[in-house]
Amino acid sequence: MTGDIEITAKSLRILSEAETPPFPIEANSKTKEEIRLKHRYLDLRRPDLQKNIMLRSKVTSSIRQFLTEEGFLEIETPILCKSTPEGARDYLVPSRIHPGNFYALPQSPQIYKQLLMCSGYDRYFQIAKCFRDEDLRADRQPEFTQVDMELSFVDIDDVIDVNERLLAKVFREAIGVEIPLPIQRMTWKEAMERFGSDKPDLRFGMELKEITDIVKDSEFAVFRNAVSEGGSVRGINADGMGAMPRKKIDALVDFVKGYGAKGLAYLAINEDGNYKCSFAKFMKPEELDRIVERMEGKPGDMLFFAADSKSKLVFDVLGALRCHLAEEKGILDAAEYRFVWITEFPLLEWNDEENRYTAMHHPFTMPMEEDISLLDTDPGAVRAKAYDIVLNGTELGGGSVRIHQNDIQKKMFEVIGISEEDAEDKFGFLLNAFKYGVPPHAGLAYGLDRLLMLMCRAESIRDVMAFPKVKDASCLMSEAPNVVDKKQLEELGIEISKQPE
RNA sequence: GGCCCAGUGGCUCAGUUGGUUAGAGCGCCGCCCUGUCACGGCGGAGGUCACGGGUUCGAGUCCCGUCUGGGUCGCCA
Repeated sequence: MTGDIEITAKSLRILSEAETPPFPIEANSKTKEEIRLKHRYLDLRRPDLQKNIMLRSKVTSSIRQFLTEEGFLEIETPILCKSTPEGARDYLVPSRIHPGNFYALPQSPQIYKQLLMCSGYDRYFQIAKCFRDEDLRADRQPEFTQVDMELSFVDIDDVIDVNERLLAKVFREAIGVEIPLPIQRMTWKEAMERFGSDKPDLRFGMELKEITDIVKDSEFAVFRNAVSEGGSVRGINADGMGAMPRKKIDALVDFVKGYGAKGLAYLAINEDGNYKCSFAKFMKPEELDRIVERMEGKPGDMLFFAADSKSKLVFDVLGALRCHLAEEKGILDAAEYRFVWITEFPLLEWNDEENRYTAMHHPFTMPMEEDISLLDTDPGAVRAKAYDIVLNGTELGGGSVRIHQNDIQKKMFEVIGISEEDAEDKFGFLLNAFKYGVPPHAGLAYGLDRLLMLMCRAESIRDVMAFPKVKDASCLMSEAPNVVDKKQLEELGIEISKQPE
């Protein structure tokens, strides 16, 4: 209500004349985002964006306060860095003084913070701008902010402890949400097998169940072959969705095909207990009964199954389907905050394209002690001292204990096919630093923007940043990137072969 | 790079099976009212229907291409 205070003006002075804005400045705007982004300075006047931007400031000051009190030093690291491949595509900056040479903008301050550990700053943090030249998403921008930290003389539990207290403080102070501590932990293996994802949303069930053993000898070639080729067959129970119309099922088949599935088998349990099943004619009745029993199916339920020679694909498909169905059912409560630590990630993953193992996290991640011997015999089975903090199906942050022993680091490079020469060329300054003594260290980095998305219940990362970019990584307001003067290019010794329109 | 959705006055939308001069609400401009506060009354301006082709006697509506914005798969150590 307005009019609480009435003012009798003696004089009126206009400080700045204003034109009528091109769209209404109000909460819950219905104006197209394209127009709002073109006039972002006006969009930022809207109450909902102001609330988000203010919360962002509150969160960062709360983080700064906590970490400072815990003895962390805030230290800035360079924006003009050396390009180190292995990872996302770099944004490059040409050097004027060294024609033909380039700086890279940091994808993260990873190497610098490890160097700081070598230098004895045993607790570091930074609210760091990071850059990755990859395609955008609703939760991905080419430049984004990490809350980055690193600690010396610690192991996994120490990192988790300080971060749980940090999260609890930030959520309490910023949005009044109490996080019960300690936060649940789950191994990567368990997360994949139960939820088909390394960032499981624990706000609902619909867990994956394996039926490989039941169907491995069945007449249904799709299932049988997937198993014989080393894969698996798994399913989820979309409880209460047994009456789903054919059209809807077809839409789900299209959905899973987007994740590389060749198809989606289903078994609906009618209210009378009979089955309506896409693969019934290939199965013995008792096999179907066993499947339904394994899936804990009851009348009115709908069971979906995915099979593939690669279990990874089965997990991806069902993990995505599970979240998709939960969204359609409308059972997700944005006001519920379910945290979980995912631990014991695989150290390596096989890269088909490059025909070699690559580091799942980064090449400085410490293997678990009991798995180190497997590096020679079964590298894919080695677990890492890596951990992610996951909230409602979103990866908020991740980190690891780093390798600080020369022999293990050497072995790591060897396994991922980086020669001693390559390692020296790419990471020489880090390896050299380690020669002069390096404490055991570990760290973690949050995606601040994603954290804020969840706290603000925003659907897009653009809603928690002041000046975001659009899908093709351009800025509708400033029109960056743009063509530069010929003179600027000449100074850099750069010739453009592809002329813009 | 692939797939999906959208594009009609400043903003949000409607526009029937293709059929006269493309409508509404809000906003804007002018006049009136002046204890109003989502004010009210009267009048008015404002649209190459994103762009380019095609089909047709006739296209906002159907087809093809392009552009723009969004979502997503690939990609994101």
